[in-house]
Amino acid sequence: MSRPEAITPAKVRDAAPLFAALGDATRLGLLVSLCSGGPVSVTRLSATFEVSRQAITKHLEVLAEAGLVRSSRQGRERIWTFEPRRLDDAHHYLERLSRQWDDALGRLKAFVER
Amino acid sequence: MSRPEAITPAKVRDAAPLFAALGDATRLGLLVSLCSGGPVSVTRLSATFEVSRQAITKHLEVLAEAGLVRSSRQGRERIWTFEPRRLDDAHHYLERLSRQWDDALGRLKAFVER
DNA sequence: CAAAACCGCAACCAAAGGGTTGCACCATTC
DNA sequence: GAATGGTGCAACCCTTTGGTTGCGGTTTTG
Repeated sequence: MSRPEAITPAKVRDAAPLFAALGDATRLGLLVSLCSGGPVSVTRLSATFEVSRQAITKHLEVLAEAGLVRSSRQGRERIWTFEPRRLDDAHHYLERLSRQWDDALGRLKAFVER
Repeated sequence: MSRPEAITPAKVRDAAPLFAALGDATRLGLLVSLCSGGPVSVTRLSATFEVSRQAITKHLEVLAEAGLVRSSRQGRERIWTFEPRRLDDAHHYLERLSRQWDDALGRLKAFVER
C-alpha cells in the first residue's frame, strides 16, 4: 500500500535544523524557563544562567530561527515568548520515525513467519 | 501540587546530546534508512549518500554515542541497527515540555479569570 | 594464494559554534 | 539633563564538527 506519511528528503532537511536548535543544554534550559515562566526579557533570563547576556541573546536567536521562540519589543526591553507549534513538528517527526520502524518490524515478522 | 515529571537540569543535560545527534540532515537520513530498510553495512549505506564512507562512519558513531544505533561485527562487515528506545526518550522529553507549557497557560488563564 | 571487498585509523582542513569583551545606543528615571 | 538600565553590534578566540585523502589490515572469493 502507499505510504502518504513517508519521510521525504525535504522533511529531513526541514527537521534537522529544528533538532539542532534543541541540541544544546543552554538552549534547552532557556526553553524550559520560557515554557514554565512566561514571557521575559534577556537580562532577566540570563540572570539564571552562567553565561553572559550576549551569549544568551545568540542562543535565543538560534531558537527564533528554528521557530521555537518569538520576540517583541516593549519599551526598552525585548520580550521573548515560547512558540509551541514547531515543538509539535518535532514531535510528529519522531512519531513518523517510530511508526516507520514498527512497520519495518511488522514486515520482517510477516516474512519470517511465512 | 507537586510535579514529579518536572524537567530537572540533569534531564536537560541528558537530552541535549540526544537532540544534537538528531540535528544533522545526513544523520537523520541514516536513521530513516535504518528504520525502514533494516540492518546494513557501512558501504551499503554510504552508497545512497553523497559523502564518503568514512564520513558516514563518523555519523554512525555519533548516533551510537547517543544510543540511537547499535553495531555488531559479522564476518568482514559491520552491521548497523536502529535502536528505538532512545527515540522514545526524546519523544517523552518533548511531551514533558509541551505539558509544562500547557500547565503554564492554564495557570495564566486561572489568574486572569480570577 | 592472489585479488577484491570491507573496514579502521590517522592526518589534515575549512567552516561553524559557543563564548567573551568592549563600546555605542535608546529609553527611563531622578 | 545626567545617571542608569536594557540592548545591539562587532571583533576576536578557541574548540568542535563535518569532511577529505591516504594507507594498512583482515575476511572472502576466484
